[in-house]
Amino acid sequence: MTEQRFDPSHADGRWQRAWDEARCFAADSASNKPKSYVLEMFPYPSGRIHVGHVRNYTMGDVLARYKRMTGHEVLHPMGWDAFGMPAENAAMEKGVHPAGWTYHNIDTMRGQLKRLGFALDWSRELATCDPNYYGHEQALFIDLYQAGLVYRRQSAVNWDPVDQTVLANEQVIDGRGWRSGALVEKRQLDQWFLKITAFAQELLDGLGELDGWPEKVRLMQENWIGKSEGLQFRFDLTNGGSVEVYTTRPDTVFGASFVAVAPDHPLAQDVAMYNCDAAKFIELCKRGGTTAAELETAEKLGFDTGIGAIHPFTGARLPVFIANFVLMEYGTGAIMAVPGHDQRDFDFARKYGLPIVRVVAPSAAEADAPLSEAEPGDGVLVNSGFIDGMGVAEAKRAVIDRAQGGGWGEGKTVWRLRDWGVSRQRYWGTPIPFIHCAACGVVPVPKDQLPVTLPEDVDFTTPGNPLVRHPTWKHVACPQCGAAAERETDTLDTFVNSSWYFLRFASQPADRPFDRAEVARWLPVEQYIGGIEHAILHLLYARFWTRALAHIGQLDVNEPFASLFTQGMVTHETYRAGDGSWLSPGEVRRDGDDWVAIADGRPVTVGRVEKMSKSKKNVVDPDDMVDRFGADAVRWFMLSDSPPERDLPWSDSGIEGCGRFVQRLWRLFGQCGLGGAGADAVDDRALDRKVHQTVAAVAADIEALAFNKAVARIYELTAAIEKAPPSASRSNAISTLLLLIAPMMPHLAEEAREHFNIGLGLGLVAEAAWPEADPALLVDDEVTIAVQVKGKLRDTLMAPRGLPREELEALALASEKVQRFLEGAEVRKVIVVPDRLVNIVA
RNA sequence: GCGGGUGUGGCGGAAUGGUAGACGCCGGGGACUUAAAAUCCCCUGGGCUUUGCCCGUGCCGGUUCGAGUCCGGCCACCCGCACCA
Repeated sequence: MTEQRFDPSHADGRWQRAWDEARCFAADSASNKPKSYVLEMFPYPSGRIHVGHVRNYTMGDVLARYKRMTGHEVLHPMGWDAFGMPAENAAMEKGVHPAGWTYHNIDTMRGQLKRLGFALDWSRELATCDPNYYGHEQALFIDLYQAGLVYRRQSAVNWDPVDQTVLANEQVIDGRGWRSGALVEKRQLDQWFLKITAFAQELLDGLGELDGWPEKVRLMQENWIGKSEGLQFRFDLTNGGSVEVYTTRPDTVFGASFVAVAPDHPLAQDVAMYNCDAAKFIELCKRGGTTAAELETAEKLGFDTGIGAIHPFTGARLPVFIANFVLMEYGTGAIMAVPGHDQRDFDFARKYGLPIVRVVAPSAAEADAPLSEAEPGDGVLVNSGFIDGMGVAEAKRAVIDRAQGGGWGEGKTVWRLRDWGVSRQRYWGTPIPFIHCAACGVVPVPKDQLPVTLPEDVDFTTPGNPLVRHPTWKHVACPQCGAAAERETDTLDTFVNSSWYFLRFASQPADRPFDRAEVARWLPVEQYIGGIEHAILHLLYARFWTRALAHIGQLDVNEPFASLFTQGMVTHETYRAGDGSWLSPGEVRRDGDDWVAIADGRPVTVGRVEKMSKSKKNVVDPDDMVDRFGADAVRWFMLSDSPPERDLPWSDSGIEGCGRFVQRLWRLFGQCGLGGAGADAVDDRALDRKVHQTVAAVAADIEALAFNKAVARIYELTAAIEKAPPSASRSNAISTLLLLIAPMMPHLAEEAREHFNIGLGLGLVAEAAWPEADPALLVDDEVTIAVQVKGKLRDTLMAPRGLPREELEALALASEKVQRFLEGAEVRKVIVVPDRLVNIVA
């Protein structure tokens, strides 16, 4: 007897096991089918899966399953970005080992993902904290070192003197360590760097070919790389020295009215040696805040050094200032200031009474038009000697040519992008595979001695890097001379781990990081899906590693991700009790129009819909939702309503509606056999059309990742089938519908196929093909024509498709409503859009 | 400040320059039931003098037979970068 309800608690696990046993989702690199690599950003194993993960992986899963149904060999893997600070924090706070904590979390989260029925190739699962992964990473790091793309130099770091550790910029809050609260010091340490700047131009150019990436992300990366072209040149100084400045506007050189150097510029430091007012000013600059708000309101401040700089063309003596708005980190740390055409210079000149000269004007006739603010735009050069009358671009070239000819300057490209510092003074990361020998210097660990594994017996009870104070780990013999030497105790930035994991997913030989030919069969990733928060760092680093590995001959692709999709967040209402404390969705209930706390019945304030966060307690646990509604309802909710790039507000009523729809489909699938034979077995052409139109539209929507639209079309088709009388067409429609929902609600599809014996062949729905849409059925015989009078809709009428213009016009003019609105006026013009609309202009 | 994005019912949102509000949620009414749940049916942008008409896609203007959509100018909110010479 037929059950009335679909029972996910029974069905979900059954089908997940069936897919496992059939090895449905194992990717075959040797397959002749067209390949499709669908990848979602792998999670950090923080403890439990978040609803945001579920949304991300559901989108990828629908695409992966759809690709399989359309005849592709699909690689859809999953792994763990498993190194990082939270594991060490847990070790310090709870006394657990980072490895134990991490692997426990991985077990939990893997279980959660499996409950959602994702079509993942678990045979390729990897964790970056596994020596089988990071050992290969060490090999790649050594390869890059030998290619000259890795180097060491001294660099300033944020040092927390209490925790005895280096902090990332994000971990310094108001100058204090985020954990210890201690004042952070700047320390110079020997650090490892990857030479990403060597690829700056390539990484910039490559963006132009990434049509599958959001424009927003490409722009963010472009700005991050920050290319600017200009002139670096030398001012001779009245004290006998000189100062190098950099400008992107060499055309405005005749408008320079002063020179400014950064407070930490050597020239400023020199002046401070003998001038204590200068020293005081430099101190003042250092004290300035660095927050966004402070910078925005910060006043331009300067200190006149009394030194003069000689203008290279006019010979004029320009004052040299120390200025708080000049940065040592960019260009040469010194500028020529042109107040007429740079707003900062303008503000500064106003304050200190310096000349403001116009050297670019809309036309030569406006050479002396007054300036009320800096004019950074294009125009024609004026008041500028030999470049008068030139355009900006032409003048730039002319000035650079003169400077180079005179030997006092050269055209130069400056980048905002810096080399990537990858040293971390921490335990839970990839050990940097180098040995420091007093005699031989820095020596790479021989590859046959890889992996350099982390010691397991480590102590987190005292601050600092446990690798440094481990009794034996760092003591080794030098691979070159055999003398006593020490291992490098820094580990690699975790972004290195995620810079090549997509290669290891594609190919996993035991003896090397990946097989070049096998990787070539899968890459680039056809569709990469993840959060916008990785728009710059992760995605730029992964692009860099790919190019670097291609550069040293290990790879055949330059860009790892052909298409990128950044999905929105999952949000939820927030709830606050009267005392201001946050309440979780499970702690409140609706009481009429109000909300009250379940515990004590007191009123609750409903706050904004915000990103789910533990601190505001507006989180829902995916496991609870799977328990209550089953995996398919949760998956369906993740795809419904909001466009995938926008935020998705989680709501109880929303997920309940999805649960209802699952049951509604179940009941409909139960009707598949009705009317399939006998007297009722007639065709229903209208329904056939609806089915084929939906097949084509849903396919297009999935390929465009417009899941919300695909969902809406499936609702429409469901309603149309429900309303249709029994017929062979209706039974076919139901079995087609089962295939359409299969990528989204795979458990329901399998269970219904088996339970109601819906004829799709004998195999699993997971192995079924996507239905074909018959082009002949994609258009209707009869169309609705909108009839407008002077652009306003007055009537609609049905007409056969393809009716000639004249006939449509006649039909429209015959309409009683049209005649009423024309009120006998003369028809001046009739616009006919065949099969759509007639507009009568009177 | 610079760059980018978004503004459509009570809510999430649909709509190749051609019937604005598909589809879902909420809400209302009804059927079934002893009752409830479940399910099914109907209504659901605003207004009016309600056989029907008028207004309506952030605001102002423009192009067009026709504008949510294109153009110009504003406003609001969101995101990114930020004294980058």
